[in-house]
Amino acid sequence: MINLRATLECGQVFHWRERTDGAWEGLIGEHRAVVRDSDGRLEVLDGDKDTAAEYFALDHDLEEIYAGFPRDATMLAALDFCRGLRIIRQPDWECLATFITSSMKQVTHIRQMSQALRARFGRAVRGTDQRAYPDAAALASATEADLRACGLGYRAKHLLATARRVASGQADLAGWRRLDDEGLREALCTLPGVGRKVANCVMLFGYERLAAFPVDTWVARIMRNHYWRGGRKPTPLAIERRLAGRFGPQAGYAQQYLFHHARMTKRRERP
DNA sequence: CGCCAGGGTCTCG
DNA sequence: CGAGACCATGGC
Repeated sequence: MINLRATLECGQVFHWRERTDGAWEGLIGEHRAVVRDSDGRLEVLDGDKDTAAEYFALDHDLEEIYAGFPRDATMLAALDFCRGLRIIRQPDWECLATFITSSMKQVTHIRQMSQALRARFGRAVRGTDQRAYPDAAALASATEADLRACGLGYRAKHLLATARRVASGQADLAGWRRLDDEGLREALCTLPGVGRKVANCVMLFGYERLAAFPVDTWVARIMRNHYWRGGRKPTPLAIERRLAGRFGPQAGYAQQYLFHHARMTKRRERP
């Protein structure tokens, strides 16, 4: 089972587009893919089926994951809204670079910056006008002005510095897969432009660390409105520890459902 | 026009 | 450790 729209529009990935016939066209790494949601089944219209099944994490047992969710009203409403949303397996560098550019940006802006970087620095892919996300070497050889021209603003410096570390091998993203969650977070946080929130996003979306719990402004608001009794406004770290502890080993899934539901139903409730 | 957006970094108590 | 200033950009 999969809810393809929710999966592709929930703010974990930014380069898929819906065609007029309802299918979704995008790239998995450097490979073109066209997929469709036919009654909750993933239908692969173009591209390798196994690659798509891996990317969309069809092996995640959603019912087991849902069974681990707390059964409060907020979580149940999010589950009802997002059922079938899957945390996908993104290429690590693509995920890291994208979320370095995400700070203080809306989802639509992240999509714009990502598209600009692909158009300017990405490799062409056969059979589509979409371009692959530029690898670390391609961005490492750019100038800060080049990146600013893609709308990155002050994030250009961070992305450039991190691209150089990855391209030089000083940061070994593939090797870091052997680290445990704490070690991986610590390693990611050594990179320019990566703090705890971005690190958690990269862990969740790029390293399949389903316990990672990113706390952004939306999640903080949900926390204040629904999960925090008394006291003063908690720090992001306090929120993460409280909710990640409550939601258990697959807290990242719960977080993404809460995030997407809140964002899609905004303006109904505010502090 | 003012506010806010999937924040990070640096400085100062 | 915790709070505040600063950083760019675009949509509403």
